[in-house]
Amino acid sequence: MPELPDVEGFRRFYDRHAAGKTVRALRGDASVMRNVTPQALGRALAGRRLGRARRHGKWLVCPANGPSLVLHFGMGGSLAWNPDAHPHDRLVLDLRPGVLVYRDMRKLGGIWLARDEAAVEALLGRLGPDWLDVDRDRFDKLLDRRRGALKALLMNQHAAAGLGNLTADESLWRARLDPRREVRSLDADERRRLYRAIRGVLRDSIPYGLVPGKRTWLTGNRERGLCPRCGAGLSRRRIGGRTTIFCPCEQS
DNA sequence: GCTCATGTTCCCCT
DNA sequence: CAGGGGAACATGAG
Repeated sequence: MPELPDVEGFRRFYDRHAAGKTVRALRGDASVMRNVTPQALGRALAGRRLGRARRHGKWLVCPANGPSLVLHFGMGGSLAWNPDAHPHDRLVLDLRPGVLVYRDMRKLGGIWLARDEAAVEALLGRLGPDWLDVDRDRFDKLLDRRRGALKALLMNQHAAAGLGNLTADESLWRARLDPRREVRSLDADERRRLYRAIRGVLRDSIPYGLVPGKRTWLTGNRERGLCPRCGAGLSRRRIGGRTTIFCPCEQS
């Protein structure tokens, strides 16, 4: 699941349950640790008090009074509080009273340890601005410098961070723009529509802490394959290595 | 057995 | 250097 709205949900979940608590011990799966062993992570975090998390794009940074735990959720990662043990538990933080668990079945996500703020910057520094921080002026500058297909730009985390396959498709559908359109070919009205659509999709998703997949949304109709607005059969194409859904009638 | 899955990175082309 | 295409990573579900 994890795109910007999902990770925003994880951030709130983390702050509700873990922030302010002290790490007593931890147990981790070495195969999802990207720059640290479970033992070294334990040594770095044990006894430290967790602060509030912050999100940049699809990344969650969890400061621990010096070092930070950095989480990425891949395609299916999630957080849980005091759950029953599960085979896909990759990190179990004992925060007595309570246990925070990071789960990731496919192991496409990962866990990093950043020794200090400079190390966080080194990890996330190449990402573009978080989409929530992209104002209209920045959006125009983003488009001015890019070529290629619209969908690819929205998915490119180095351009701006946080949109994924679902939120990109939903935004293009709201804006009634063909995902294959050249970025440079947009006129002023199309740019305005796209910007408003992206903001709207994020604004409407964030309260849920996920992309809600309502029936009035494109992404709530992937299975049925019909456009929620006009009823036409949806098209399915491979763009930028991902399946892209769009309405052939309205998005052209 | 097959295809597909809300992500990122790396490699090879153009 | 920018962008596109594909493979790889790992583990399912249908």
